[in-house]
Amino acid sequence: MSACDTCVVRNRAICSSLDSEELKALNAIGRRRTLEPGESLMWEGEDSVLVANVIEGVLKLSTGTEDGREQIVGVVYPSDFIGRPFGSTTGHGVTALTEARVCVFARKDFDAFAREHPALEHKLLQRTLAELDRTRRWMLLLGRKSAGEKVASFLLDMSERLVQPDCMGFTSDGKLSRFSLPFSRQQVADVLGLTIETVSRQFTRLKAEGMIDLPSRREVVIVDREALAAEAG
Amino acid sequence: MSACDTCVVRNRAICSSLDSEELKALNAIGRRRTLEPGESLMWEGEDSVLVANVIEGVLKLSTGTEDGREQIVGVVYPSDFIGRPFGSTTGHGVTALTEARVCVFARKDFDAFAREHPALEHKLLQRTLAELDRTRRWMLLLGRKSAGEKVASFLLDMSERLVQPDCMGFTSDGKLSRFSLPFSRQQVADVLGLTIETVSRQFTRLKAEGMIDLPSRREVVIVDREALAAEAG
DNA sequence: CGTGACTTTGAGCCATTTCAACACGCGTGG
DNA sequence: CCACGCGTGTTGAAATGGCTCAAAGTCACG
Repeated sequence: MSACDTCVVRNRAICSSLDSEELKALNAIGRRRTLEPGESLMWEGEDSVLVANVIEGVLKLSTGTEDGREQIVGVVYPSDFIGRPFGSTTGHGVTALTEARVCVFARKDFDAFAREHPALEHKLLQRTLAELDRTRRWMLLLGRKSAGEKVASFLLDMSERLVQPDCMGFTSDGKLSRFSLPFSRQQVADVLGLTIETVSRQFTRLKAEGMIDLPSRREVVIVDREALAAEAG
Repeated sequence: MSACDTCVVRNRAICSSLDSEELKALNAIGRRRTLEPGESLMWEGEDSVLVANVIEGVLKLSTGTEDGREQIVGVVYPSDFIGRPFGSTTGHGVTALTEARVCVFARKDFDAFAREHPALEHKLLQRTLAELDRTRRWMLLLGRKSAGEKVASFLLDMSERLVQPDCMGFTSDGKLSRFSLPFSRQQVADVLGLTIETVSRQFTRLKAEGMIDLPSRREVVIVDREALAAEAG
């Protein structure tokens, strides 16, 4: 019995395209790994040596300028795929935000396996297309939205993406009304292209205006989703 | 003899994965179309009914907010692929910036054809991964760069991407030192997340500082590439 | 409890936007 | 052939949103 058989993301990750025989072969070239919060799996500009599936946890994808400014260019959740198959270099760093478990493959092994399994490549293509759509939508936020709109949009996005497949406490349409942010204020700023101070001020303003509540530093309660959506522009 | 046999992007577009028999089949489900500058091929939010290959010309991909702010989320050139295969809706509008020729397919037909031709899907995956990398790099610009850095980065990007496979007048490393922008000032602003006035001021500043020259509204000459690269941050 | 990292709050400043006027180029028609 | 008008781009002055710098507050952890 391979590790895949008990994998919690087995039916959602790209692996779901494989039958048990193929899964066994994939399992043979991969290995599990856990990451502590803040630990990186790959670095920007590095040779693309690894790819992986996220089993558990939240990770950020980030790039930066030489003088230290950082931009988070993506956030990945369980069942998401990370790394750059069929390419020579990694365009962004990958760092765990929470404790995380991933299923890692040497890129070369994965590439070879994928080329022999069109159904796997098809899943990967679907995922990549969806991620590209999502990324492009985020560009509208970065380029054209005000700080208030950015923060409101961010909170709504989080309330949709932090839903665990098996978790309680979300509204009928699958959106959380209360959640714990996997980001520090600085990281929120790095997602939104703002400074930490501006993010903090917007949080307190949204709270003061009754749209959200902030029981603790990382906890967020969406009190008035409609108003927050209006604020998001 | 099918239209594909004389296609100028035949060897660079995703079609290059097909043999002549397959190409004939693909040709049977596609048709050519020309677009005037400003003409749209698809609209944001619309059902995904078409996909296409760009044969000639430059097109923009753009999204906007309800209140009319616009963000250009991508620019496509000859041999690039457009549209959203395997998905129900189009996330962004596609509009010709120059006169353009495209090779259009009904999405359903294309999807079916692609699923039967793994080599084609593989090419599409490679392209999509590369586009995602590029898009993520652009997020750093949108989120973290100043107006001066944005404009300088933009000009350098243009000097690399406007190179025609068969054109003269580029430096040894395949970068143009003189080119004609396919964008109006407003469109440059929409790519960079700035206002038209800020773009104009940065253009004149870069010219005043001797990094570029502007022989006419659309023409750009890169005089000091090194200084421009430093300016790009 | 004390220490250090993270967050909030405040005050002033500056880059970019906003609003407004003007310039340029180009096609049209008198 | 020139005057006119219109779309596009430039320039200026003022307003402002978000940033910078600085200080105080909060929380987790020893």
